[in-house]
Amino acid sequence: MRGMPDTTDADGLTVGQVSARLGVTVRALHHWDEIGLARPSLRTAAGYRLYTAGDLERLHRVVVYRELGLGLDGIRTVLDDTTTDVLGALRAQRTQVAERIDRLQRLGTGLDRMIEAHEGGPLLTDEQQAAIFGPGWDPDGPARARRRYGDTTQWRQYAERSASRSPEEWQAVADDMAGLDRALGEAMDAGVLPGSAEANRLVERHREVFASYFPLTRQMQVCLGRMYEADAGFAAHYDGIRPGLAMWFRRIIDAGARAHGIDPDTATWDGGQEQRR
Amino acid sequence: MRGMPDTTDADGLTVGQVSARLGVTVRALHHWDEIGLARPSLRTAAGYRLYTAGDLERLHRVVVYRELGLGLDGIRTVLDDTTTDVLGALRAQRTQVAERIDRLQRLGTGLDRMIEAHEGGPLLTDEQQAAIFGPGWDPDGPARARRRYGDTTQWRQYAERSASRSPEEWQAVADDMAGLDRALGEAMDAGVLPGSAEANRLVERHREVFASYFPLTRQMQVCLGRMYEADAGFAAHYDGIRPGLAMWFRRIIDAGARAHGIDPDTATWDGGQEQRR
DNA sequence: CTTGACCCTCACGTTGCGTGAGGCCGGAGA
DNA sequence: TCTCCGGCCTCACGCAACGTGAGGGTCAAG
Repeated sequence: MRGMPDTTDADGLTVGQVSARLGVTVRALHHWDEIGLARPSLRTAAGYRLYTAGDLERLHRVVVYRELGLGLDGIRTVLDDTTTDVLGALRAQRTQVAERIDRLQRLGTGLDRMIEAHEGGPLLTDEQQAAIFGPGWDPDGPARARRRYGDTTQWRQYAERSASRSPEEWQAVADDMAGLDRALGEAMDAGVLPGSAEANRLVERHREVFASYFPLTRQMQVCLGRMYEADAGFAAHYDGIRPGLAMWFRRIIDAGARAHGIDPDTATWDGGQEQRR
Repeated sequence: MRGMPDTTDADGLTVGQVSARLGVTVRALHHWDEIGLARPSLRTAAGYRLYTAGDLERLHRVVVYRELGLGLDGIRTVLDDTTTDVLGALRAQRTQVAERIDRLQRLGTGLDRMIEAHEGGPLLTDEQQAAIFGPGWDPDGPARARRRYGDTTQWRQYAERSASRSPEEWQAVADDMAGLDRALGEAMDAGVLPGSAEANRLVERHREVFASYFPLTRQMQVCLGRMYEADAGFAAHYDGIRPGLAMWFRRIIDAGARAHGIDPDTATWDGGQEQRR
């Protein structure tokens, strides 16, 4: 044991040995040396860094504080400046860590909501989905929604908005949608005619409510109107409010579009969109 | 309302206006333009950037994904590459976030432990402290410890080690300390003499156990031995194990130091330490 | 003497902008 | 008309903590 060639009793360890012992990279040791945070007190004739036991102690302390997330400058003051309030620095770091955890957790729920929305998950209850996209929803609904709307930009935008909207806020949107349905029924009762100011107001209101899901151009709205009339599920929903409402709704949408210089007969879902090169 | 000079209907917003609307800095907009992530589709004759409604949509999407913590490269692929698996990217990001939260939480408990140690908090129970530093501990103990050891490097090192040691591990150390006490008593019973191999082994054992708290040089150990004999509290503790053990312990420490070429009569707490410039 | 594992010193790359420096543009007041 | 002020432009460096070669000595072993 005495004569064994053991490195533990050498008067210095090289970077590689220190690296292995402390679990830090050689480059980090170089870096800490460069910036004067922890330099070896010895060098061989060839210029090799040699870390003494004292150097190792300091390095160890650096590692500890680094694992606690302190910046190298902070570590330097904690180690060198004996007048520093270590406790204060630690507490400051602690609150910072708590804040970062908070931020990350909010970020996580945002991600969760967005993932759920992409999956067509429970963000929208069946009733909510029915209120928005029509009533043709079975338990298989989300999958149908994806089949209907596919992997379109609009579906993505809907999902993206989920990230920052809580279920309650989505409920509010659904309520708005229900309120619009009621208003449509009442307007039809009152004999509101396509193209009238009242009808156009309702069309704009529909566009605005829908904009909570994704930006809806007037051209897109025209296409939606068509679908409300043509699709059995949607037609059933609107005609369930008032018989004939689906057709009437399509007509006031068309008239509204015309009032904005759009020919509803040539309108397409992607019409008038800029290209992205 | 028609003739009002309103910017909302302009065919483009300048960087400042976009910045105000989206809550991002002008520099960020410049940056995203530079790297081609989100560039304005228009420029004025003077070279001012003008962001159209379509540009704003894209910018908004960028902001959303950025808030979710995606890198700009990731955002670019999500926005541009329609074949990208957005869900996959989101889920990957989610697990990453979860991991980061984990890391931060471990880091937080490390900080907590270290802060508690600095405060002399409940890391060590009164019994544990007594076992280590001697029995002179009242409820006021921690404060006394700080008065005794002050704001020394050693106390800091003890605190630093707390960061990575759980209470259970500290208990193990305390157990080792208690075991050492027993061994000392038995050795004294057996008539072990200072300077004997058995005595030196015990001295080394004491140094190693103590090294769990902070690095203990042999010189420091000599000083500790003195204190064990001189301090009423410590003396009472060791003499409580066996009458005369405090003095005997001091003697075997001195002899052990001498065996390593140290003169116990001239040993100081800071002796033989390298200087930090 | 050569080999292969280490070591050295530059020196640029990374991420997402912050922060000036130096200068042009555009609307309002003297 | 001149001037002023706020906003816009383009460089271009800085940052935090190293990662990652490039190009070249050193050291113990075969």
